Amino acid sequence: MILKSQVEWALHCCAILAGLPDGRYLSTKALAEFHGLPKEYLSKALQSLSQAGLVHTTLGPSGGYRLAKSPAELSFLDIVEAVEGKTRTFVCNNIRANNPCRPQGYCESSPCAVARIMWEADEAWRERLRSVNLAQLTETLSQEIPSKLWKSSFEWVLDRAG
Amino acid sequence: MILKSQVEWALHCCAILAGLPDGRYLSTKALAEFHGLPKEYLSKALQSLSQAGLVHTTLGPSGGYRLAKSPAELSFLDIVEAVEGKTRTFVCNNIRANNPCRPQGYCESSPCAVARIMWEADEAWRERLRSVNLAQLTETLSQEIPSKLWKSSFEWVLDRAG
DNA sequence: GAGAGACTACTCGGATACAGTCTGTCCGAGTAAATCCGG
DNA sequence: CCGGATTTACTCGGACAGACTGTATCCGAGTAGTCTCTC
Repeated sequence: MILKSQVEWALHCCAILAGLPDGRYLSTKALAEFHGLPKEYLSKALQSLSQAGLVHTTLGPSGGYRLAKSPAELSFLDIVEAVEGKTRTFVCNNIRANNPCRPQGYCESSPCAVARIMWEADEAWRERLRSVNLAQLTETLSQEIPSKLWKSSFEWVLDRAG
Repeated sequence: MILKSQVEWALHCCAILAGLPDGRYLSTKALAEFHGLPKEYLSKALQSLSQAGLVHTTLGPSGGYRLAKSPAELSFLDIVEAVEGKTRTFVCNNIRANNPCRPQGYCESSPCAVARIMWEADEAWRERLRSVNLAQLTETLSQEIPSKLWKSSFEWVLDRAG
């Protein structure tokens, strides 16, 4: 059970978009070039973000993507779920129902205890992802990345933002 | 990102094995029949448990599986990791290294901030799974399952335990 | 009746097959800005 | 110089292919009980 690489891509792209000035858009091409990723396939991840309403898009030249909300309003969970889907990581097939000792027509009252525990763990994972937003990520990155690299990257992006 | 169904199977099988008297073994055939699962494929999940050292096995007739430790010493995480592997759910491909502004030979000091956050969430998930053991599951099940069904299932299993 | 050998039922591991998902590429349709052209 | 038509650059979506993983089945090797046969 490993998350798609698209999740990683989407997170990094959102981190870049979070630093974009208001009203500017950044194209798939620029994002792909910046991260060294295949443009065509990266666009799939960005489409997922678009369909989830996390980013806004414009067509035509100087078109591209920008965040649909402020960075503080976008959590890691939003992005992960946009790409990976909202379905729980554990699906219960209710195999207890196959118990040969089970009386005919017996109907379970509550969900399987095994599934409940797995779902609680799933929720703990999601809760952790919900607790981190893009503004916090940007804050952390700005502290970690050498200011020289930080600035030149910003300018690189700005040069290509329509 | 969805866990394999083998995880579900392994958990339910361990729950059954947890109720087995000391020194008795239960075969793959019995476990598969009890849960309505394909015997051959279920054996793959049980093999994973065996390789991880969670269960003990005997060959020959009246052979099969039993837990290698007491139910209280076996956590959900042990079982999930035995089947699903111990690798983290998020893998960092360090795409930040492709940044075109990055100076030649620049070497990152710490792991990517994005990856750190994803790994923390992964750890929260694992921690939750680590906090539940088989004894607790058995306790919950014994309360939820009608005592009639509970007893007849126990006898069904005992009939087939070598 | 006792011991050795054959038999049986089971686990284990490898080989194989199929389906579904992930990764990646390609192309056409639609859109908006930029450019070009005629007046 | 101005307005409309064309071109261009981009997003979007679908179609498609290859690799990998998950699901499932089958079979041979090895093991431990059980049975049988011989002395």
